[in-house]
Amino acid sequence: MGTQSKLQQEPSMIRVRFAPSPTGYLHVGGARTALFNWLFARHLNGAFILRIEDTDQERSTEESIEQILEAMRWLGLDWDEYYRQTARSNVHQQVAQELVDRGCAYMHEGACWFRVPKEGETIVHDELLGDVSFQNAQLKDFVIRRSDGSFVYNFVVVVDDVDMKITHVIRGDDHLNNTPKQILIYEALERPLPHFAHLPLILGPDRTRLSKRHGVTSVLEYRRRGFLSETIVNFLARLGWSHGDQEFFTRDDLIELFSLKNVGSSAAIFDEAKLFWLNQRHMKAADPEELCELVKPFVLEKGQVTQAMWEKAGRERLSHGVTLLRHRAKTLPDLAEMMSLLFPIPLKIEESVTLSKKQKSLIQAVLDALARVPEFTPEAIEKCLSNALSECGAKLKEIAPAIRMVVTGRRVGPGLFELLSLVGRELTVARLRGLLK
RNA sequence: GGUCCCGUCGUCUAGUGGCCUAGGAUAUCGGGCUCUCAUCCCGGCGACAGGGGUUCGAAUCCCCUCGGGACCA
Repeated sequence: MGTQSKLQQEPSMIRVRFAPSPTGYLHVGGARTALFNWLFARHLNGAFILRIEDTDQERSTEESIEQILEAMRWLGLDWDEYYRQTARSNVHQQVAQELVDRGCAYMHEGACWFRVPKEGETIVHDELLGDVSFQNAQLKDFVIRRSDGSFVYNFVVVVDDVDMKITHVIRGDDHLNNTPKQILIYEALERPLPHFAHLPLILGPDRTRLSKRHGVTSVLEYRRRGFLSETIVNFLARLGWSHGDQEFFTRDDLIELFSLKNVGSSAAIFDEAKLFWLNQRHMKAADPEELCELVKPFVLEKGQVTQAMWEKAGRERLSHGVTLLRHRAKTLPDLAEMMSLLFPIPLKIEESVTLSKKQKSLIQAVLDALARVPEFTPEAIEKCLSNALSECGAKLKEIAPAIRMVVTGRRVGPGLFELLSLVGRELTVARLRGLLK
């Protein structure tokens, strides 16, 4: 990943690129473009190239570059080659000069202009949209290098794509109108055209282009909020792409199944409701030990549970915990919150418990019974508790909510017996005793 | 304003002329299960933007209108 090496390519090899400008964080729209390129390359055993388009020195920052790379890594979108556009300005200069020398471009008031034919039409053969034609007369000559020496996007993108032997240009359809200009440059350079595929945009809930106005759209922000990276990948893939009725995909599923043929042509709105559901699906599908690792920082972040407590809890108990609790969590912070019941810390009690006289005696009976349970398993606890309660002539529902509240701090949760088993004898007893004081 | 793209339930989508009185998912509502909530299972609500064609037959093809978006000015 990230090497500058330029391997000799077989002519037939697929080469695609993702070319973000580092003027801000990677948002979900850009991430989806990156994802589709990556899936296309991986599906066909091609090369995925990351090219940072940092020619706009004013607005580009190193911090943005690092954030973009971090987001890509988190999503698992590994790249085969890495370039920075600013490192290539001598190439741009050379090609611009070549165009002037050959009469395809000319100088005017210090700027370099590209000559557009006055007649005819330029057709974009788009893999998704079909043929889209533009009248050349409409296009008019355009600047490729400004008088201050900086180059224009439509020019450098072609020079770079040619140079990097890009075979398929897959990008947002906000670039569709630029494409005929770019095609004219390819033709002036006498280079073969790549295939083009323009993806429909992702829109915000107000149906306009995704931007900072729409609040949180940064990929890393979804990480911070406790979504799994597989969830984001799955969700972004399903925005515009489909495979029959299937909703759940792993990365490997997507690599295997992805095809441009199944990409739609209408814009999608980014709506989070389904994202929560999907995240739970992925948490439920995750390996428990891996899920523990993912939830750990969110647990420790709260400050009450220490690294030492976490380690002392033990791998098995933690895995058991996430397995039991993930049915009630949509995100990692949700899960982290519930996991706190496993640790010897004061619980945040959702609503205070007041016991009647009878309930107090029931708690005492329960305590006595729990002390006698041979193995602290759900089955044994259930048996023992029902015996104890029936001796007192009481029903489980008379006391269960109080026990649940004091042992876990919450009104709701997993089955009581599994819960007590998970919390363990020591903590359960200690917390119940607190109720009798 | 010019050019271009798009238009199926609120949202994501299946659908490529007959299998569509339009399927799935999510959201929402109701029921079941349970000590509770969730998961899970069952069920309800809910869409082919509108109008003209073409065709024996159109969500699917063509035209117009409307709506949305993008790019360039």
